[in-house]
Amino acid sequence: MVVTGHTSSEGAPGEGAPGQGTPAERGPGGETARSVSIRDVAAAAGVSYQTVSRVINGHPSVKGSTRDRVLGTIAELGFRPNRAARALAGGTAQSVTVLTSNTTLYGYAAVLEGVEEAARTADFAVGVRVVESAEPDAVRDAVARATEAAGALIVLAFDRAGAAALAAVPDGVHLVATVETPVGEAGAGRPWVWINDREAAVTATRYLLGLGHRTVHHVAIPSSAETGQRLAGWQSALAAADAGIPPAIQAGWDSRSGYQAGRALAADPAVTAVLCGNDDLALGVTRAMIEAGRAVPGDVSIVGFDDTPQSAYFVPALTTVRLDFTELGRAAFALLHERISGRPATVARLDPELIIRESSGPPPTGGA
Amino acid sequence: MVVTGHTSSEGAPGEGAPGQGTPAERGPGGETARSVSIRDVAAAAGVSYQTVSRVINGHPSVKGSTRDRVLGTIAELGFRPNRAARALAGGTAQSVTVLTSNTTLYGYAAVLEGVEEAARTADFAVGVRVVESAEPDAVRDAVARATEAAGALIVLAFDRAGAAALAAVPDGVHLVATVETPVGEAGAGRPWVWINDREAAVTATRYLLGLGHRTVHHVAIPSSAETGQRLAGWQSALAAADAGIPPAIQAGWDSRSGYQAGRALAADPAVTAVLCGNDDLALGVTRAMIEAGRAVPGDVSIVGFDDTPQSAYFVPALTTVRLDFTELGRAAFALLHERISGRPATVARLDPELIIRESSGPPPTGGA
DNA sequence: CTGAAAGCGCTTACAG
DNA sequence: CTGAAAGCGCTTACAG
Repeated sequence: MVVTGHTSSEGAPGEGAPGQGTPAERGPGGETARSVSIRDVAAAAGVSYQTVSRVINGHPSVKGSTRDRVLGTIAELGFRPNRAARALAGGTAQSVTVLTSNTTLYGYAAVLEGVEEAARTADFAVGVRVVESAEPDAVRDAVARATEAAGALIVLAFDRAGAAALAAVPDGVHLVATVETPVGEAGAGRPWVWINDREAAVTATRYLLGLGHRTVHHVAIPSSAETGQRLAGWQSALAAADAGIPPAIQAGWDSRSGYQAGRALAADPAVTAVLCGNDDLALGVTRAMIEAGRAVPGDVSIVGFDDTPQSAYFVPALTTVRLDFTELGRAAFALLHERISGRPATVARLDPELIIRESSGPPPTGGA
Repeated sequence: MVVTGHTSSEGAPGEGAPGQGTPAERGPGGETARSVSIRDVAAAAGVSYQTVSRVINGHPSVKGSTRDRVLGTIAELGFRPNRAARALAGGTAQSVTVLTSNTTLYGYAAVLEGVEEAARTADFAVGVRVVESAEPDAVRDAVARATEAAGALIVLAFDRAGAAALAAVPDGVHLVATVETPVGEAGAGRPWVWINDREAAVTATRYLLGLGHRTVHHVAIPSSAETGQRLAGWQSALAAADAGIPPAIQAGWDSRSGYQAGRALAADPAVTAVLCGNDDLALGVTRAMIEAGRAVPGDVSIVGFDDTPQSAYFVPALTTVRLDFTELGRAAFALLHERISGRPATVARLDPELIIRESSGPPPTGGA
C-alpha cells in the first residue's frame, strides 16, 4: 500500500511501485472545456448581451417573448454563466462557503452534507474553509479567506473557534450561523439557526431519572461558551428534580476522551447513569465501564447525543438523542438563500427524539 | 428542539420559539469588508500595477529591490488578490473543487479533510460538489458545475459515481483522482493517487489464515469496478493458500448493511472468520454474530478496514487495517499542486498497518 | 526590468 | 422594454 507523488512517472506501476502515474494517452469521454458566453447567446437569439444578462438574472423588464427566445437558445447552447465574472462584476456570487473548525466529526460533517445538498439544489457552489483554532491570527486569516470569494458564508459556531470566527466576520457579507445558543455573544446580531440542545438534554436526563437513578453524571463536549447547552440542560433537569448535581467531566469530542472520562467514572460506585455529550464519547465511556467490570446497563446506564449511524449497532446498542444535523444544514442554507434572494423559504421544524435502546435501564437493585 | 426559518422574526426566542432570528444590532469585531486592490499597492509602492501583478505571481523579471518594496507595502496594506478577478483574467484560479459521491463516510470525509488542509496551506480555496449517482445526467451536471469554477479538480473515484464523473471530465482541466485501481478505466489517462487496498486485503487475509482459520469470508463494500480491490486481495490470498473461496457478500457502506450480511453469515456454523470491507460493516457483522449467540472472537473472528477513530473502542475492540485517507487527500493535493505550479512536490510514502485488537483470534478448537 | 493596452465574462446604471 | 458604456480586479502579451 503506497501513496506517492513523484513527478510524472509514466506507465503502469507494478506491485510496490509508486502509486501515482500520468499515462500519456487520454481516456474517452472528454468533451471540450469552457465555451459559450453571454455574447454567443445574444448573437444566436438576436438580442444584445445585456438582455441576456437580464434574462438570466430574472430581471422583470423583459418582454415575455424575448425572454422565452433567450431561454431557448440558452438551453440549446448549453450556456452557463461564469461565476467568476458575475462575482467580479458585482452580481450575486451564487456561492456559499462553510467556515468551520472541523469537517469530519459527525455533527459537523452532517451539517456540511445538508448545506451542500441544499446549495446544489439552488445551484450555488459550495466552499469549505477550516479555522483551526480561536487564536486571533487563525481566525483573522480564515475569515479573510472565506470572505474574499465575495460569496455568502455559513459559519458553524458550535465551538470556540467557530464562535470566534463568527464574531470576526465583517459587516456586509451575507451570513448565517449555526449556533449553540441563539442568545449571547455567539449569535449576537447575526441570523442563526440552531438545535435546542438544552431541551434535548433535559429530556434525556429526565428519562434517566424516571428510570429510578438518584442522579445522572455528565461527560461534556467542548462548547462555544463557558457552559454548553447540553450541560446546562442536564443541570437544570437535575435541579428541577431535586437530584444532586455531580461535577461534570469536561471532555473532548472523541471516544478516546470518553474512555478516559469513563475510567474515572467507573471508579466511583455511586455512578449508575451517565449522559454523554455525544455518541463517540458514550462509546468510550461504555468501553471503560465494561473493562472495569461494570455492566451496561446492568450496573450503569449510558446515554449519548446525536444518534450517529453506528450507534444502533454498538454492543450494547446506544440509547441516545437523535439530532438532525443534516436538516440543520439545509435550514441554514435556506435561511441564507432567503436573505440573499428575498424570497421567503420554508424550513422544516425538527423535534428531538430520544431513541431508547439497550444501554440504559433501571439502576442496579442494590444501588438505587 | 426546533429549527425554523421564518423570515426575520426579531427578538430573543423563548422556549419552544422559532429557532431562527435576526436581531437588529450588530456584534462587535466587524471590520469593513473588501478593499485594497493591486492599484492601491502600486500607488503606495510607487510602481505600476503590472509590476505588482508580477510580484504576486512570482514572475522572475523584477528587480530585487522593487520586489521587496512591493512585498513590503502588500504586507502593510494587507492586500489579498481577488480570486474571481484572477480566474477571469486567465491566471491561476488557486482553487480546487473536490468532486465526490459522498462527504460523510469515514474514508471520503478523511480525504476531504486532507485536501482542505493541504489546500489551505498552499493558499488554495476548496470547493465541494457531490455527484449523486452514476446516471449520465447527474454526472454531466456535476462535472459541468465542478468545472466551471475554472479551478482544478480532485475527483474521488472510489465508487461508480465517482469513476463515472472522472471519466466525464473534459480535457484541459487540472485534475487528480483518488482511485481504487490505477490501471483500468477508472484512472485511465489521468494522474492519480491511491492506496493499495489489494495488498492490505492480502495482509489481513493471511493474518486470519495464519491464526488457523480454514478460510475467511468476506463482506464487500461497493466498488468503482466489478471487482473491488479489497475483494480481489482477499481472493488472491485465499487462492495462494489453497483455501476455499466462499462467495463474497456484497454489501453497502454502513453498519446496517453489515448487520444484514452478518445475520446470513451467523447462520452458517462453518464461518469462523470474516474480513469486512470497512469498519462500519464490521460493527454490524459483529453485532449480528453476538445476537446470534456467536462469540467474537471466540467463535468467529472479525477484521475490518480503515481504522476509524471509534474502532478501538468497540466491544470487542476491532482488529482492522489502518489506511491513512487524510494523507491520501494531502497527497492528491500535492500532486495537483505540482502539476499546476510545475514545482515538484514531495509526498510521504504510506504503508498499510494491520492493527490487531480483540475481535480476532484462533478459530474455536472444535471448529478448525 | 517596467510601463501602457487590451480583455477575461459579466453587471450595473444611463440612455433611449 | 432594450441598446451602448463603463468598470469589477486582475493577467497576458507588447512595447520600451
